[in-house]
Amino acid sequence: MDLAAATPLNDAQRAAAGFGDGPLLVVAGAGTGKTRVIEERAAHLLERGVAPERILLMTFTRRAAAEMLERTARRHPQARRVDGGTFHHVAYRIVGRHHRALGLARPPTVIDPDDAANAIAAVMERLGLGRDRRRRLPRKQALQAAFSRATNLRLPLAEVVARDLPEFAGEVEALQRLRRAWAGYKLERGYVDYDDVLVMAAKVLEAPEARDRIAAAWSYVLVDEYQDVNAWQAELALRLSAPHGNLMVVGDPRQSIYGFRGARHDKIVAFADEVPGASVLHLTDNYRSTQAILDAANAVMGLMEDGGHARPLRAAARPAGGRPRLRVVEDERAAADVVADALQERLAEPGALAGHAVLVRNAYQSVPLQGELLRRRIPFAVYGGLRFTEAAHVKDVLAGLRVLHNAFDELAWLRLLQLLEGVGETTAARAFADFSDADALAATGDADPLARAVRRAPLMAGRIREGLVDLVTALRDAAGAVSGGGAHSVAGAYDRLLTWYGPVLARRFPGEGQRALDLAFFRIVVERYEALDALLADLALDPDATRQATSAPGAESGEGLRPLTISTIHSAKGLEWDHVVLLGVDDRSLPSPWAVRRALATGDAREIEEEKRLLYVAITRARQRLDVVHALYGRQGMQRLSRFLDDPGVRATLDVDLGGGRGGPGDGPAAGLSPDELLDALAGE
DNA sequence: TACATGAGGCTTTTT
DNA sequence: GCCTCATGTA
Repeated sequence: MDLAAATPLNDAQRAAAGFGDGPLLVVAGAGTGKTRVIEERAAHLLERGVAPERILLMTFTRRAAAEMLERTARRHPQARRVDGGTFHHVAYRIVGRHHRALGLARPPTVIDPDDAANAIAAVMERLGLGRDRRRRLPRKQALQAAFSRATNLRLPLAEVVARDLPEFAGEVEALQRLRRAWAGYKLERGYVDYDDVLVMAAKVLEAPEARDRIAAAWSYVLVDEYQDVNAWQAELALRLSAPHGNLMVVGDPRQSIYGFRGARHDKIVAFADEVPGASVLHLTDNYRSTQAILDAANAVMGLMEDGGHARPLRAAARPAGGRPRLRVVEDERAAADVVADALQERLAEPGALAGHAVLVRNAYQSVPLQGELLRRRIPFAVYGGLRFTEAAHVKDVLAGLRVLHNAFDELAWLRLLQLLEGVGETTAARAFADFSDADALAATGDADPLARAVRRAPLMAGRIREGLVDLVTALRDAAGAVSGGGAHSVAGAYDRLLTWYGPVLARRFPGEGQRALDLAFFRIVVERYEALDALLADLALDPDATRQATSAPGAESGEGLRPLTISTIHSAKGLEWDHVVLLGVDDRSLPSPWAVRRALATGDAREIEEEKRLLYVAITRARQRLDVVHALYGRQGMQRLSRFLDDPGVRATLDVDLGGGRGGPGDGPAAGLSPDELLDALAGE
């Protein structure tokens, strides 16, 4: 970012930023400053006197939107008031505000895929689909994923099942029934999952009059990362800009890496055809990386099916630089050591650590490195993979907060009740049915299920009474703290819930101290909120606000060092570092076995293409230096280097180091392997 | 009947 | 780590 800010705009960028009104597509390769073009465009509009609230900026992560606005605000303080956020946030705002048009009594509660899967399991049970031994249905997450895919791709469920769950093709009818019942379950209880948010927003915007009324709030719509929109998101952007046509979308089809969740990278290709009067601009000058890094990226681009037509990236600002280095080491431990050694050497330089990122295909591939960094007290922050708020213990406490927010939140209640000793699914369901029984509530005048639970708990059958009383007492106290209002009310409620949860935690996860520390850490997040609904909405729609930050900054070698970044390649999209290390680029990870299997089985190589793009994204994150560290042995034995890196054209852009240096401290069976053997391994024998 | 517990299987990527 | 399934227990 620093560099981009220092470089004057080139002609193409200036043309894009200052482009007149009307639909505009900017096709911008990696590192060509496309984000900067959007910032510039926003600044331009503000200079023309457009009110900031009338500009709508949509991206995929809130962090990206916030950073863009923050940088723009340095030139134009008003930029902070530009409206924007993720597609899901914008969609949820529309749904929340217009819930009555959808026949909903109140703004819905957002549930995450994990809750959605649990709800599906509950509905399955209710339909009697779970009990039948003869008919086996997919597991709940697989069901949730299939339903979600069908929605995002706008495909009939049968097609998704045929493709993703072929062994259940005979059960399509039951699955359709289940999907319908599940939709009913959500509507009844006022839940929406991530997909529903987009679908409902589209529904609200369907009628032209309503659409124009809602869209009138903005005069300009700016969209980043357009290559990753799915059909619903593209529609959202188009509908919100329909009245004025001032829609600017920016993206790079070669960085489309979210096909698995319905991204349609053909949408960006088709934009000019689908949107009447759209102009198209191309950016190819790269301001981020050295030419040596771009050579590798271009070589990977050459592997793509349409690679021949692509314009190669040119370094417009950096010197040639050194070639990316491919380093082969014995195993994952050795890889972790090599990376940690290199980082340790730079600890003394202020800020150097934060200029590094380690990128992986799968979140678990960074685990050995995390262990080594912890041991050496090198601070790091992890992005991607299991998010903090998805950990079981965090969800437990959050369930408590959710009940305070909405005492009718069945999923939250069930989760809490099942934490009690002697309470399983059945008892929990019965208890909630009792607490939330509408007739009983009306008869006794209890305001909500919590009030009724407080009265009922002491009367329950012996075995679970004690635990139940503890729980509802804690909830009641916490509810009292919240209703008291004030700066610390949410944190106060959280503390009360933690007091209750402590013993539960000890019983549920014996001997795991980290989880208690997590919850203490999480309080820092909670403290920032004065209102419970804001906290819960943020957590539901934007879990990355609380991504796990590990390796306590208090570690004494740390001294407030800004941490190294460890990230999945997906989560690294749009970001850049001086020095990037790619870990785990073996042929069983990139391309992923799923993509390979599908290509072999059906001849459909689209997912393989996406894996190439993923590697392209990873390489182009680096400004000055790129290292690839390949371990010869992984958890599944010997592993070849990724076929993409092994391609002669790509290999030629790399410096190959077969582990002549350190292989890892002391434990060097690497020394037992001859260079020839290593070569054979590299070439896949 | 409902819950607890342990073995075994599987695990991509994310809003 | 997480889910499912089978088996033992109140």
